[in-house]
Amino acid sequence: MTDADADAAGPATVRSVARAAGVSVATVSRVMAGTGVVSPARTERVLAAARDLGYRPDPIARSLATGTSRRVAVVVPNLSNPYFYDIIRGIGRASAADGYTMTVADSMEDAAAERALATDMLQQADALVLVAPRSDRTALEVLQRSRRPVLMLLGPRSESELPDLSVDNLGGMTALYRHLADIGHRRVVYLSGPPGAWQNLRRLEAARRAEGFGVQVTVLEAGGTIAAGHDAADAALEHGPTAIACFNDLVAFGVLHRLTERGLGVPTDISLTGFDDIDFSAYSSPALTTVRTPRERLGSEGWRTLRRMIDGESVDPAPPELAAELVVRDSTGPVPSDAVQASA
Amino acid sequence: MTDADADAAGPATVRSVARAAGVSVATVSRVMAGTGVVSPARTERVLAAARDLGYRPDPIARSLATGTSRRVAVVVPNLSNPYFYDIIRGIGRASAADGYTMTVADSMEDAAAERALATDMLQQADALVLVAPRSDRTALEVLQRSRRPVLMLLGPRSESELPDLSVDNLGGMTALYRHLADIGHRRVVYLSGPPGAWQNLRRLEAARRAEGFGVQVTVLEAGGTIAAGHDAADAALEHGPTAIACFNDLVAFGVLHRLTERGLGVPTDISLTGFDDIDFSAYSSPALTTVRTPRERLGSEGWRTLRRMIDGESVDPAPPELAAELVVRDSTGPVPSDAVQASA
DNA sequence: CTGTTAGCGCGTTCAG
DNA sequence: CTGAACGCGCTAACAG
Repeated sequence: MTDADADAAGPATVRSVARAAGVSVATVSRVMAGTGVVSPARTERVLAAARDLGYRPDPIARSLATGTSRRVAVVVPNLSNPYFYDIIRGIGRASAADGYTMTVADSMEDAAAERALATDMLQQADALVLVAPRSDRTALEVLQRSRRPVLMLLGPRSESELPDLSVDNLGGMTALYRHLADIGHRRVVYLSGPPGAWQNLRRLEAARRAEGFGVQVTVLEAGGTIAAGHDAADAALEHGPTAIACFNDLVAFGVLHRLTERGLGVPTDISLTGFDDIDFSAYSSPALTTVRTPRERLGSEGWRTLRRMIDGESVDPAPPELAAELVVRDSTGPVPSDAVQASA
Repeated sequence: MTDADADAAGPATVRSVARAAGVSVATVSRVMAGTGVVSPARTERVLAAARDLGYRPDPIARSLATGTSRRVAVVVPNLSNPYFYDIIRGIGRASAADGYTMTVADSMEDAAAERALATDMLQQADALVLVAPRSDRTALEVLQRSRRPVLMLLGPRSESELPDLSVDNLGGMTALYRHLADIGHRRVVYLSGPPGAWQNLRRLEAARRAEGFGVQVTVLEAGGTIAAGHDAADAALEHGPTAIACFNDLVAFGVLHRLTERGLGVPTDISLTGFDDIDFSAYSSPALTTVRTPRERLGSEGWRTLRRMIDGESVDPAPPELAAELVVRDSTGPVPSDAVQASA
């Protein structure tokens, strides 16, 4: 009768609950896990004892015993971009609804770190989501041989056998160029994304298409952050473009900042476009013309397919790309009549 | 001699490595964990075998054996606010440097969910960070009784015994009101934050101080998101303020949007302030006058004190608040001469 | 339906 | 220094 276990020596265990309820540990396990069948009477006794002792099954021990953790690991290249956060949120909420816990790690745009994190975390989770991987094909192939499900979001698609959910980068970027062409632009600079970003490849392809309808695209290296955009703006200007297209909205903000510093008006002197349509793009000055892609949905949909993989069902390794939608706002406008901004 | 374990039956274990190296499992454990002393020769043999077999100690099993997971859990109220993820990034990077893994969960502004998540995650981590808790005192006290270290960031401070690192909300908000007073404002509406946000309490206190220097502050409920700001703007206007002060930058963006919709100019018709100085606040139109607080540093500093708690050292439960700095940009200006915007 | 028992993979005494 | 043996807390056969 000595319920000394109550709060005396550490947390309650299956054993202490079993003793208190006068049943075996197996019965306690069965009741708590909802597995197997236990008589109503005993079920009640166990539940009562568990409640009294404040018992909660230890997930670690459970993991060791079952070999599953009900945890999903997520690796993102950059925790500073709201775009990725929306995706994470999507995964987090969808997986939480299924009783899964999410672990997030930031590879800081470093392919090597990404690879290390991926293997590390995969060891402690049932599955892994690689968001916008920066790793090359071979590194990705290693992951593919893991026993555990791995899903990529915004990855290389056909470049790998890993299931990869993505958005229509090519279509979105092409729409942007066409919009630019429609309002008279012929010379545009494209500020390309961080090294290793597979997204960038598809967006780059759009440049060739653009030439098809008369838009000359000069590609310059930039990156994926506000700072990168700010730093690349001057170089972009030297090519005398009438519009600057950016890898993403963050870069566009950086460019916008630099342009303003130099006293250039957008879109009066030069037009500017982003990509992603993060929340803030509607509030910048001017509001950004960009391409909207379903962020949170990418996460939740991703979780759903990952869930199927966990459950051993087969999934399409290259599901249809999610649609990208052109959003025209105020940062793009007709070409100014005196449009010859030669190198400063 | 049958090294069938190589890649045949699942991952290598201490046992398979021990066999391959011709030593006992204890020796393998000692070498891998870097604990105890093992002869150089054997150490080498073990390392070689481990490499050959691609052995990596199972963190789950290790956790069960040691009772520690080298994992830190983080609960935030809202994964949509860049402010919070800057903090998360700070925690993530600092803890990763110490070999810890971070698990993040979003309570979605729900105090009950927050409490559940906190206890859940604390069970699978060595320590917990509660960012901007929405729970009340009593719920917080429960957590305090946990055997594991719990740290609050932006919490109630003196209201609880839990260590709580915060920023100088009172000082920051007061500086904002004083700036407004300096440029002639006398009637301002304060759009207060989400229910349960302790931060809000201190910011509210500043209103009383503001009255000390002639600024009349009307408090209205809003929330912590862009949408909340957008929805509260009309009500705010009905009080005929010459300036609207917002709980945070997100709310300010929402208000800004609504103001623009109604054709009101900022700051020509009305002034607007935020709080937090998230990255985007410098890029809005107009750029936001706000208060900057050290976000990532809050996270990294928080991790450092949590780390001390994990190591059993004692920490100051109420460390000095981190400084908040007034950032005057373009959303605040002198009161227009015809400043009598009576209820629409 | 229920209890007993043998692991899950590792750390850790405790003798040698 | 090294190895054998036990235990972390739980689940999963396997008998009853």
